[in-house]
Amino acid sequence: MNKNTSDLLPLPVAHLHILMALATGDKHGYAIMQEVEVLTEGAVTMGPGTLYGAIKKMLMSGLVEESDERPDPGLDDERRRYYRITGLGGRVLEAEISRMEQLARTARARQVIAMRRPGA
Amino acid sequence: MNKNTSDLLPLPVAHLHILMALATGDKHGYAIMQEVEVLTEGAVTMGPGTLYGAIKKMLMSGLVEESDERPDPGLDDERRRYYRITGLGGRVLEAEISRMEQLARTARARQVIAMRRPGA
DNA sequence: ATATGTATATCGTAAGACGATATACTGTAA
DNA sequence: TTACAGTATATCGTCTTACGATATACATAT
Repeated sequence: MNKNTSDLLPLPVAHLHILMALATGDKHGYAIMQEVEVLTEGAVTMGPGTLYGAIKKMLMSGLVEESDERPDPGLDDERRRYYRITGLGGRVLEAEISRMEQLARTARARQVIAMRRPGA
Repeated sequence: MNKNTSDLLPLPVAHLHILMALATGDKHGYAIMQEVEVLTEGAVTMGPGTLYGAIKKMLMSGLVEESDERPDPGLDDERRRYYRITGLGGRVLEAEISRMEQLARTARARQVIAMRRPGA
């Protein structure tokens, strides 16, 4: 009853952004929101409505799990809930990136042909 | 009141697939469905429910337009309705591809770092 | 004749996106 | 010390998107 990676593809954009934010290390919700803004260079601003709904589903589908470890116990906020990317999450992220790259390659090839179309 | 390209991003996957199918030339709905299956190598099967709903919205947002030209008047089916990618549609397609490529690059960089994480 | 394929279209449901809103703690500076 | 900005999690309602099911009807081949 192991989950199939391709069952979860294509990944909702919010899920992809969250997995990317967690790929460099465990983070709590608020930090994920900020990280998404940074890694999309301000193009995507993820609000709490999107984030916490997405996390709830990602916990259920096993893409992320809650972590008990507190990265820095000295300066910490007890309200924080930390999340970690799972093995499945990593494989799904990898598969989703591949899917996008493949799509981009195909689209690029078609764009070139379209540009050469007479009268366009 | 000209439409801004980035207003329509990120593009719904169905819209992207349709724009890609039309990039190589005008097509009618049924042909688009078949083309999507081909260009995703069978990974995506777009049913009529997805297609015609998407086309309706894409006509409204100006990504595609209906074409009166019948590519091959000899062997033709009168029921067919042909669609053509617009200038805006082309620019949005280009922008969406760039967005995916950028995202894939960022994600690849993060994946490498994640793989190097000790104990992972 | 009848079955398969072509072709367009709508309906209803489920899932996803997201702003608005709520609550409450932390840190800082007037 | 109080008031404000920032941090942090969470839910609600609504809109959009995704998509299977279903319907209709013409074309083609057996």
